[in-house]
Amino acid sequence: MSDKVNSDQKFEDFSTWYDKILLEAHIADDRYPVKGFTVYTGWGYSIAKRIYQMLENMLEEVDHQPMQFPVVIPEDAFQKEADHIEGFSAEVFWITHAGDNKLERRLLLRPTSETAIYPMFKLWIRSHADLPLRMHQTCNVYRYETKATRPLYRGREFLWNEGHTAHVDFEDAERQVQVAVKIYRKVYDALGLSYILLKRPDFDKFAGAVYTLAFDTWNPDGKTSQIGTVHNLGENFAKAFDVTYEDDEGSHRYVSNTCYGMGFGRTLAATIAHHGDNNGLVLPPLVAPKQVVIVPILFRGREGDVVGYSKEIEAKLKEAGIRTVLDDDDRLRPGEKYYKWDMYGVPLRVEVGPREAEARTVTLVRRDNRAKSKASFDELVETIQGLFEDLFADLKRRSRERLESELVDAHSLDELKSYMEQRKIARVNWCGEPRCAFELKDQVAGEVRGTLWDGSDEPTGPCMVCGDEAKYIAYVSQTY
RNA sequence: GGGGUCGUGGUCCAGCUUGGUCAAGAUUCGCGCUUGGGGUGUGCGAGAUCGUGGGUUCAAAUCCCACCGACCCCA
Repeated sequence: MSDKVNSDQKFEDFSTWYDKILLEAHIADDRYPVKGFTVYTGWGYSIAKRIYQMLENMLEEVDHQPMQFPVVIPEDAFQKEADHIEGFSAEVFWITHAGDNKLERRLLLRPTSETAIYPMFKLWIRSHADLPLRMHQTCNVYRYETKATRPLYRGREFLWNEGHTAHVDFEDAERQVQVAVKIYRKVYDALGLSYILLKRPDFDKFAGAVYTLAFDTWNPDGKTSQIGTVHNLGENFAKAFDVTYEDDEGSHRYVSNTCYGMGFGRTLAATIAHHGDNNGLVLPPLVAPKQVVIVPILFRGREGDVVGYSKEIEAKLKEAGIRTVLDDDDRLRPGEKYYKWDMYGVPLRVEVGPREAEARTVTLVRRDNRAKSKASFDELVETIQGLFEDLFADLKRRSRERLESELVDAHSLDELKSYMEQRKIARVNWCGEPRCAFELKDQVAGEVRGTLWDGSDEPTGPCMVCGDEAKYIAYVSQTY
């Protein structure tokens, strides 16, 4: 079976390709008249919704309560944790007026919800029996980005899910970090997305965290994109918000917190960017709003047979729980429908013409490589499910191969500079000192994104910048 | 943060240098006929005060300024 996937346009001119897909596949419309604010349109939001529902279900399976916190945070709550203020204050949207009146207490639109949530955690948590406390919410957050905004990649409003937990001690919070990482992996894996899981350098961690883990993924234009983060906050916020509990010996202790966020815009963008090709989207069956499109091939005089048989197929597939659309619009020719549903990324096409109607078979065409096969009516469901699996495995494999081809080892600053110009993701020996990371950023068009979280990397020489002993392999790339 | 390119029907785009029936074409949309296994052909019709606001001029899509927005490169 051919593995020819025609996706050169996406690699040669990503911007043009991407803008076109967003509009034509009804993913998002960026023409909303405020910079950095994007409308999710029908097909795109349907996909995003499937992604966040998958995450929500997984979180709730491991005892996260769904909640919805208010979008506004009072200034005094926001200002309790010093590092947090420093990290976010430059990009906060303020509400200063209501009607004609100036507010005595300014409110801000959440850039993230820690400072909205902890005052409530303080009320809810009394004893160790109240712990661990785990909640999550899917919501929009607001950050006045100063860098160039880009639909789904960087908006001033963006849709995400954030999880927040409180624990009796740091060790229990550590266990929660593991749980969160595992769930996030499951979501990205289910989308066929390859990624690297990095521990961010201290200078780039979440404002107020003890440490930050980040899922970075590749993009056709060579920039890496952060699609999710997991933070261990230790007692930093508990101290700032005075969130304490009484332990089983009667003494009062601070809780330890974790939080994690997955941006759905970027996750959707990665799904589009990893799998899409010159004809449009290619969706993993799991999140495709429609998994199969049936295209009847109508010839004058034979419509009856073909339409009737198509409806039988539609009923059978729907019965089997396969999301199916029968495109029996007689104003469009089959070829036009192929292009249309290709753009939408529907994983499988079922072609039904007079030949198939007569023989009670179908012709199946995979979206990703256009491979054709036949199946009889009776074995239809099993065949389709098998093709879903094959297609998904191939999407996943191609995404991984691309990531691997992006990864290179750089042994000198000159070599690194050259790799950054080629938009690669480079591994370099690093002593761990921030000043070397900053120096590196000054020298080349890329920055240190972190070190592999699972610690499987071993330095292979001295620090690329200062020449001292290296403690880590750092990953360096251009970023979104 | 610095530099650059750009903004014309829903979409893509010509026109701008050399202001003056030029708002052209394609696509899309509506109606009809035709066609029908990868964008069929055709007829008629619809759709743009040329991003917004000022300025120059007898006259501005075209020249000038500001703002809004998009994209690219660099830090």
